[in-house]
Amino acid sequence: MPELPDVEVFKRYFDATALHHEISKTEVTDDSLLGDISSNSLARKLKGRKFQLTDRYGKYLFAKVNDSGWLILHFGMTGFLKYFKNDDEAPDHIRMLVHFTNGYRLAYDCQRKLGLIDFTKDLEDFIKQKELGKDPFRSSFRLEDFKNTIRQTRGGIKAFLMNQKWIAGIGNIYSDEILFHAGIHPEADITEMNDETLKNLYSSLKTVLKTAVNNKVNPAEFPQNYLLPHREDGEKCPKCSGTIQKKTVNGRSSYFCNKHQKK
DNA sequence: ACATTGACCTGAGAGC
DNA sequence: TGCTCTCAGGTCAATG
Repeated sequence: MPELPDVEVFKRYFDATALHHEISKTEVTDDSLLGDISSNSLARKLKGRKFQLTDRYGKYLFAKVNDSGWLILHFGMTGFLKYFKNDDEAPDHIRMLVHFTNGYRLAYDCQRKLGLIDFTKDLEDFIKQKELGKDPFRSSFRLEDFKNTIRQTRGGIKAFLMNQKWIAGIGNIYSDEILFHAGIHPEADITEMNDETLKNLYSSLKTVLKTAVNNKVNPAEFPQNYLLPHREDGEKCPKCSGTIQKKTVNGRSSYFCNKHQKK
């Protein structure tokens, strides 16, 4: 689930719930998710402090702890946040639990343990170290840069969109959605794309991600002509008279319309 | 430089 | 109801 739009929604959830409360205790219930910090050390950095604000870059969420640094969360394939008070509201696979003095807790749930819990003094350093490309929601993500970056590479367009070192935040679901709206086949060769195609792709990319966030990443609320609610082999294309097909592209299950998405 | 495969983990959901 | 099997939206390393 957690691609850029999902993490953006998590960020807003975090902002609406877990900011500005004093932290009383932090439990990491699975050390295997920790990056370059021990659970004890992390707990010490949070105790008695507050989350002041959050930031997001690609699929990473950051929460600033006053006089301490940034808590880093990556959600892998199954991660999410839950702010709750009563035990019966606790999610099933909690890997980290932050307790607040107000009686509430913030759970980081990650069933498949493919996420990351980490801590850094400097966000920019972390982003550099992870070699993340531009985030599509930042103003620095411009058409000219997008074209320049794509001209530096070869291969299939879906692989390009999903590679975090080129663009940060796009995963399997939203690469399919973006290509669906741009009318481009996921196996299309980058080097064959002209300026107009790239401009169109850039525009679809931004629109799709924004639309997903605006609709709280809930497919049921997506516009009628979106792929996500029809993401099944053999479904009718919501844009044209074509049929949705499933095929493994770039090692991932990909869905596309066999009619209006061209190689 | 790029594509492909498998590994990392676990359990929801499908199919029988 | 219960069992087995397949599959999953991410990332990384090894191999071709």
